[in-house]
Amino acid sequence: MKIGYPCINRSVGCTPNTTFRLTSYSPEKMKEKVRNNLDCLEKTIRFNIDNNLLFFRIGSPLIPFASHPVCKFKWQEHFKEHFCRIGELIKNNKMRISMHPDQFTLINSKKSDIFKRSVKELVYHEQVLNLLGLNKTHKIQIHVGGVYGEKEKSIERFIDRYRDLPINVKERLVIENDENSYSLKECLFISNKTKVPVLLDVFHHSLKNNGESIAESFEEVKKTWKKKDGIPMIDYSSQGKGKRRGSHTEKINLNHFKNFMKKVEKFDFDLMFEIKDKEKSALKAIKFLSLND
DNA sequence: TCACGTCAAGCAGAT
DNA sequence: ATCTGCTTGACGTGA
Repeated sequence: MKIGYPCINRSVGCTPNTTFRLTSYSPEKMKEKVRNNLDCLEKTIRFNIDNNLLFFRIGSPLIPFASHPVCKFKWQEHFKEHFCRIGELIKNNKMRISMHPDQFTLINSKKSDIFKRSVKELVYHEQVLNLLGLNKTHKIQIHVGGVYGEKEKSIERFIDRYRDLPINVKERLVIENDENSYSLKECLFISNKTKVPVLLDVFHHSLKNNGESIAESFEEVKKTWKKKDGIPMIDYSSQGKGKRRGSHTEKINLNHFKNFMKKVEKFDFDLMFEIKDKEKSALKAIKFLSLND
């Protein structure tokens, strides 16, 4: 099992997500920001390796406006070596990477131009993983999308659209249950039709489910990850104390985590801590697990 | 140097 | 009708 956290490390003193306003776009600015982001990504990856944090999510702003028409800069060519170097670090240390395009990426949108932009965005994410030289166990996770007041039709549209995606995207794509639209059960239905692996978000699942236990859910999800996909990726968080229902906790709740681990100890999976203090909670989890071997 | 309004993109649920 | 959350941050103008 690999433990990790998403997008940002709060200890390394830099961010791999610097960006700029569309109005101030220039190829020079683009180059400057991408270089900064890649430098910081490398620093973050090194921190992760040193601390045995072997699962990491690369944030979408790594290449700002990568899928936007304004971007004519050939970042793929220009930073080829840099990607290569970071990729070697990742591979040599057997790290695993995920990416999570943001909420605007909608495969099942009713509007075809939103779908087209979404494909571009997915292609961008796929290019990053490809330039790093990573195999197909490194994934891109998205939610199913909108409901538009007609869930069955929206699911059918997802399935149809999925079938037409570029093969490179398809090989990387996994779908994740969310807390208000598409539950695990619906993701599994879609997976059954398309063979897309399902990434279980245990916090979302606790908020929207069909009565399945965590162990039952793991059992079902496991079947959707084939050998080429690697072991299942799981997103973990818990309810923030005194905060709105569905709001992520600031720091790991070790009691909740202990309880969770007890229920899934017989499964093999990689675990992403979607917790606000990022690497701190992931490190606490690693410490906790090593003490309880 | 800092505060704070705003930032490419969409949807759902809460207020 | 408008705001907030989503992986939530970071930019950049004005003081």
